[in-house]
Amino acid sequence: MKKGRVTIHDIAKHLKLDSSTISRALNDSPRVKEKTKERIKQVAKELGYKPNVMAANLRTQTSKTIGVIVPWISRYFFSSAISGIEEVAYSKGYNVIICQSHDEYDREVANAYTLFANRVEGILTSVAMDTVKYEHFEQFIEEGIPMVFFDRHAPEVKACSVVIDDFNTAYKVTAHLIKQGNDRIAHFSGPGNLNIYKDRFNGYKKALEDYGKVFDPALVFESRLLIEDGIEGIKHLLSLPNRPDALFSSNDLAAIAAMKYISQHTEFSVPEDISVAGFSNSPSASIIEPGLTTVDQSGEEMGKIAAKRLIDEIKGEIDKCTNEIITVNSKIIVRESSVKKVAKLVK
Amino acid sequence: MKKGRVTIHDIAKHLKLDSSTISRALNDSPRVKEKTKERIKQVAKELGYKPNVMAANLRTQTSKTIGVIVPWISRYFFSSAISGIEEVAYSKGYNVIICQSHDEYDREVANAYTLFANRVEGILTSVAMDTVKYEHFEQFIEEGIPMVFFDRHAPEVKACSVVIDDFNTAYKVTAHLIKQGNDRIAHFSGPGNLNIYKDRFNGYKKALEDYGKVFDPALVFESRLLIEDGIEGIKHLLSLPNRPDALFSSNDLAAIAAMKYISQHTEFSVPEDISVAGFSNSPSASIIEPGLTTVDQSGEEMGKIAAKRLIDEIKGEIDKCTNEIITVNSKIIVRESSVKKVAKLVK
DNA sequence: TTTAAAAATACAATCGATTGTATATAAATT
DNA sequence: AATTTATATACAATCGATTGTATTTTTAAA
Repeated sequence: MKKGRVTIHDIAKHLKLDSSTISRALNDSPRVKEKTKERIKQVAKELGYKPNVMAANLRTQTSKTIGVIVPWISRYFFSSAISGIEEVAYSKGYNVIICQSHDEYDREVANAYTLFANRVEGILTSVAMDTVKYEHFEQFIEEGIPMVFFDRHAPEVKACSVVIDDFNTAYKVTAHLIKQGNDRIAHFSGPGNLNIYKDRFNGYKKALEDYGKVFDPALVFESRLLIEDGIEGIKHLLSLPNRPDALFSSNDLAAIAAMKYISQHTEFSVPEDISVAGFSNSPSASIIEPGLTTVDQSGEEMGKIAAKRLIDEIKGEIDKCTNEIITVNSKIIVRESSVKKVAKLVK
Repeated sequence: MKKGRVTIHDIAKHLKLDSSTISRALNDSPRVKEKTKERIKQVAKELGYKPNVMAANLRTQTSKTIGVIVPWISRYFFSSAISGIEEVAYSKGYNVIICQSHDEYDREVANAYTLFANRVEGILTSVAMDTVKYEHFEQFIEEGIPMVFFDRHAPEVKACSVVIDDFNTAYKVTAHLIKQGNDRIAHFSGPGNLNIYKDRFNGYKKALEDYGKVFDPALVFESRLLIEDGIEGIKHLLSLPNRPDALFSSNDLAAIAAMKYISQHTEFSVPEDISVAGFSNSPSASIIEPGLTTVDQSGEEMGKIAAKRLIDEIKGEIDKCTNEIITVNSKIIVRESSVKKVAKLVK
């Protein structure tokens, strides 16, 4: 920072007033005469005064900053969530500090430390795939700093979560695949320590049971759901003696990777030989041919809701919640990747 | 912020030492005995001391924070640039505050104000489409706060820019389209106040001239390059009495929208009837069928380079540059959307 | 005009660290 | 033991704002 930046003291000296009066004037306190206020604001403008929020924050014991930790900023779901968060935060006068964990536990811990040192007033997080311990989050709870999880939540931590109904949504997607006449539905699952993947898996399994299909563990492929995982997963599944006729992937990335692999390296076609459904409605889902059936999970909306909730908690307008789960609507978007020819439909 | 948070004074009281000693011990100053340091660090840990960087920053007149303003966080190019920025910044101990301008001038001004008030030590920006005045940036330059533009730069401002060679890259893309046998190449251009679009347009025009093709202004469609612009643009171009046989779009978004429109609402096919090329290599470019020929412009790399540069300027290791332009390599990625059947190729 | 009440402004402490200077303690030198 | 020198720690100001209390000025009431 450059020295010589103008402060309220400079304005005070200039007008032979006290800095406290300047401060009050600039904050429109009724304790300063209207006329004086005008003079002060005038001089402030002339001198090019810009408030130093750090100083104010130190004094008022606030930071007007919320911290966000996401696995990857450049994943569409997260960047749109951040967009929503930023939107709400700025409209309420909060800054946003963003960190990415790269889905690694160690980085998440370091991020949490940084945010704490910066005295963020609240934290929004979608936890890393690697995370199985949660002490780095506990410190916020202990200090009374509100936390809100979104999407990937950690029920062990006493904070509320904004999620979609993963279980039921997965159930519906699976049911849809079954209704299209599929019998052997495979599933790409994510790391089991993350609830959303567990829930999606359970919804998938329940649907199979309810519709009288056999659940075959061999058809479940667990991975980190990256592109290479999608490729490896579909390769594996297609090499099975009794290959699946449908695939429900826990994210779009892996689903699309699988579809690309199928069309480029096999003779099968989607959806005729293998129906595919993903999760998240990433932009690519509508671009790939055939269009990918998926679940619309608005990152922007979830981000907004989570940020609103967090700020309410910060302001004390809502009690800090303990394990409450806020469910955001999600809906299945059916595209061509899962719609078999009418003839094959189950009546 | 909660009261009762432990400070160096609490540690001092606890050990009957002065807070200055605590401060020095925690910063590993040689002025404190090794043994005392150990005791202090021990007690700090026991009491759960966490430094308050705001207080430290106020005293040291730094903020260890850099500000970023991008049009849209959720655009892949920008989110990956942010990812690169964040990467470099954190490794050098800087926090990143992110704002989005939504491509609106007013928001960009408000963002700049916020960042200034937060005493960021430097600014990274890709300017909004609407921006034609630059005073809100000048304030940083005047105060000696380094700025670095990336991608969308403002040459009027005395700061350096990290860009790709838009002119030459556009030239090469156009040349590629010409070599594929196209005669009438249309162009989707962005707002003329943004240099990158001007440069791309000029590169396109120059290539036409060099290869002896007529430049027809009717084939240039200027817009904000959103999805709806892509649709409107291609509709317009195809309705022309003498329709184009190729399209070079200044971004992928509009190019893909056009391709989708062509395949869904016309009888033309890409690339046979109309070759298409985009710009930026967004993830969707590799997913759409046929694959979109485009320019790989690594957001992550540009972000990293810009952040590195900015931090060097902050540290005074490099002079604040005035209008220097750092060109990052970019390369054309040729996919099927621009490759006509061999028979049509120009020899 | 005097006095009480209200309004406007000044004083001074504070937030939590950092840092130059001063002092106390320990070690080294004669 | 006395004195110098080095080491360790304490004191106090500071960063730029905010805010409770005190004081001054103005206005209204008696």
